[in-house]
Amino acid sequence: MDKELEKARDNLIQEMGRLSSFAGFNRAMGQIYGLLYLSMEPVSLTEIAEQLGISKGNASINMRMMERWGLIHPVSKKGDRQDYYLAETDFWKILRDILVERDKKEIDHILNSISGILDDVNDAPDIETGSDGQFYQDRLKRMLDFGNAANQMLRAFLAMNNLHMNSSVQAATETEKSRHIKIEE
Amino acid sequence: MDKELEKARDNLIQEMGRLSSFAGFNRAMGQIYGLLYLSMEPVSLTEIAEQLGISKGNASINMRMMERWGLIHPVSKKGDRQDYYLAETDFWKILRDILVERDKKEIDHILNSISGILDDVNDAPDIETGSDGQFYQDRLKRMLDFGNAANQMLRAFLAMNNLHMNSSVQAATETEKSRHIKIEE
DNA sequence: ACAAACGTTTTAAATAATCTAAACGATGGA
DNA sequence: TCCATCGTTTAGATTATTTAAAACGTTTGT
Repeated sequence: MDKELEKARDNLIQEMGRLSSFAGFNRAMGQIYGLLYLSMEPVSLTEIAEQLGISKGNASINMRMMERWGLIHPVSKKGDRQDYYLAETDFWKILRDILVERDKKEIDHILNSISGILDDVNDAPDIETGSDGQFYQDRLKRMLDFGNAANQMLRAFLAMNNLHMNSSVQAATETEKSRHIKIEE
Repeated sequence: MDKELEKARDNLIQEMGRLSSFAGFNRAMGQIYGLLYLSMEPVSLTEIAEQLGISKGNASINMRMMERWGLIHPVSKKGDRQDYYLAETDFWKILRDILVERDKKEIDHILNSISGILDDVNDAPDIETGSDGQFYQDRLKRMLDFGNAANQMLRAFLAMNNLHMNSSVQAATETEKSRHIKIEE
C-alpha cells in the first residue's frame, strides 16, 4: 500500500479514537471504525486485532457493541470460517438508528416519569395560588414542556431523515436483519 | 412541607439522577439538579449534602462541575458566608451553552483533522480512477460532508434558539458574568 | 475421529473513577 | 486575637471499567 495512504489511514484511526473517547465511548471502538471505514475489503477480527495492537477478546467485545449500534456489519465469505466486517458508511442512518433505538426508550421513560410526578402534585389537596404546590406545578410543567418540545424536534428530524432515505437503502436495511451479509468471493 | 410534595421532589431527584447517569454523567449531579430545581429558595452546599446523604466534598466537586456547565448559579446572601445555589431553569439556554462551549471545539477539531487528512490524500501523487487513493478520497469526502452538514444543522439550531431569547434573558446572562448573583434577604 | 482455526467467554490484573472523612485555609464575629 | 464556620483539597478506600491472556466450545478439513 501507498505510504501516503497508510499515513492517512493511521491518522483517521487516531482521530476516530479520539472522537469516540470524547463522546464517552471506548477509544478502541472508534479506532476499529476508522480502520474499517478506510478498507475496501471486509476485514477479519484477527486482522483488526493485529493491526490495532489489541487482543482478540477486546476486539470481539467491541465488534459486538458496534454491531448492536449499527456501526458495522458482519460479512461472511463463502468457503471461509472467519467473520469479516464492513463499516456502515451512511452516517445519517447511524444517527437515526441511535436516536430511535437507544435514546427513544430513555426519553419516553423520563417524560412519563415527569408527567406522573406532575399528576401526583396536581392531585394534591391543597394547591393554592402562591403555594409551594403551585411552584412545583409550574416547574414540573416547564420541564415537561421542554422535554416534549425537544422530543418533537427529534421526531421531526427523524421523519425528515426518513424521507431522504431512498428505497435501495431501505432494502439494504431489511437485508441486514439476517445478521450476516453473504458475499461471493 | 406537604407529604405529597416531598414525595414528588424525591421522585424527581431520583429520575434526574437516573437521567444524568444514562447520559454518562455523575448520578449525584442529576440528583443535585433535581433538588435545586424544586426549591424556591437558594440552597446551601451543606444542606444539599445533608438532604442527599452525600459528603460535602462530593457535593462541592459536583457543584463546581455544574456551575461550569451552566446548570446552576451560585448566590450569595448578604450577611451570610455560606454559598447558596439556584438551578438554571431555562433548558434551551443550557442546551445552547453546552453545544457552543463544550462540543463546538471538538467538532471543529475533528472537522479540521478530517479535512487535513483528505488534503494529504489529494496531494498524493498517484491518484487514478479505481485506485485505493480514489477510494480514500471518496470515503473521507463523505465523512467530511456529513460532518459539515451536521455542524450546519447545529448552528442553525443555535441561531434559531438565539432568536427566541428575549432581552430580559440576555440581560440575566450578562449579569451572570459577575459569577455571584447578589440577593437581599 | 483428530487436529487446526475460529470467535467468544472468563479470569485476573491493572487502571481509572468515585466517594468519604479528615485536614486545611480562609473568613467573619466575639 | 481566638474561635467557629464555611468551602475546598487531599488521602485512602472502595468500586467500576478495561485489558490481555488463557480456556472454551464450535466448526472445518484431513
